[in-house]
Amino acid sequence: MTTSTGGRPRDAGRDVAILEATLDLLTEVGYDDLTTAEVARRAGAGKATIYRRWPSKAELVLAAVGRMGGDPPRLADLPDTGTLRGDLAALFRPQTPADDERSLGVMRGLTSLLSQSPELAEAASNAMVGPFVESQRLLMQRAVDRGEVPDGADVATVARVTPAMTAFRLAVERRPVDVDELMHLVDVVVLPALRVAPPG
Amino acid sequence: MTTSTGGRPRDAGRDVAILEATLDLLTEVGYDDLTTAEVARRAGAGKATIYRRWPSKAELVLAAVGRMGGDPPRLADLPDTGTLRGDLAALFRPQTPADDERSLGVMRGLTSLLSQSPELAEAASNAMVGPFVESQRLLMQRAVDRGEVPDGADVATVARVTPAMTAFRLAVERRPVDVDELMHLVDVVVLPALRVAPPG
DNA sequence: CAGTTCTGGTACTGACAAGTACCGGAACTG
DNA sequence: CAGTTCCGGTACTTGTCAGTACCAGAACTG
Repeated sequence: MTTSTGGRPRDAGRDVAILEATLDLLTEVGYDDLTTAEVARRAGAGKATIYRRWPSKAELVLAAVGRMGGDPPRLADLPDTGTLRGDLAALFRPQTPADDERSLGVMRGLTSLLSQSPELAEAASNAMVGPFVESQRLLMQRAVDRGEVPDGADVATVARVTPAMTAFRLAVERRPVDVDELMHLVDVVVLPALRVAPPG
Repeated sequence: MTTSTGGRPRDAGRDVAILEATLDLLTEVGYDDLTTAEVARRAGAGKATIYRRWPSKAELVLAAVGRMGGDPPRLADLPDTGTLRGDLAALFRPQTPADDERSLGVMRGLTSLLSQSPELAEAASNAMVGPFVESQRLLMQRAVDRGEVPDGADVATVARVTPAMTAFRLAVERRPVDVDELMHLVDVVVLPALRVAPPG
């Protein structure tokens, strides 16, 4: 329990560089082909520096993925266009192309990670899909509160539809998903399920 | 082009034994941890016998998975209860527990296969998810034809919802899916999307 | 019979990568 | 100063496993 006192202090900045390099590499080659040697090279670090912080490759990737999720979404930060359809359209529009590219690549890379253990799969799923579901849940609940969506709608279930189908597309079929397809899904499945009149 | 004539003929029965063993092992340990040595041991075969038929582990697993799909579903073979909801309920009820266990296990095992190449991913997806989607599409189209579902419904899109969410649950979240949950999804999402009045 | 290709089984090669062990040097404590 | 723990970098150990090479025997052709 005695935190050793002497010696050179650990540079927290190296953690960031290593995790960033891990995430980049994960998007490019996937978990299986990610090597700690390459992570070290890109981070400008030694392998010892990595293994001093994380006991295994799995823990390293887990930490890197965990960083992605960030804070849970808050309603105040979400789009507010006046209609649920508009809110969802705004939600699907990627903030920056880089963000979009990264989450797509990470999802692809995670496919191989999923096979390692349920524990890793859960963490990955939570980090990637969880915030997306929660954002939709908040938007839908607000639509219920303002009367756009009839009360009693099963928001929790419907909020899972597009994230699940997106994850399926990326992880299983391995095809990209574009915003038009997502909006088609919203018009054909999500809004009818919530008993919202279709547009046009 | 000259098919050599002499020599001991190849025993087609070994193909079956090897592919069965491959499928079994795939459900148990997944693609990454599947070794050709263990496949050979379970099939009571030599590794040479495997590699004489399939040039690589990937091709072997691909052949094993391809066997699963079988013939495309035909409307005459699908349940016909009089209502779309009843048909879907009958579709979800597994024919035999063994079938159910196997497809669940294979989906789990395939998670790691998906990361290998888009080609393998596509084959796996087609074999596993394709028939499920097609069955639902046929049932929904029949419901349209008999007037239970309004014309103009986007059957092709809605038919993908539960297969995608099932695959997502199995492959990404790695949790089992039970029939009650699927029927809840039918009542809350699928039927409303098709403009069918909810039961009760 | 001889010649060929199959069979299960074992042993081997070759490549790859996780994790460990050091190195010389840097940054801290006391 | 001495002592400790960090740093990047390199070399090494260790284990795994796909794929190959053989073997001795079996099943065929002619």
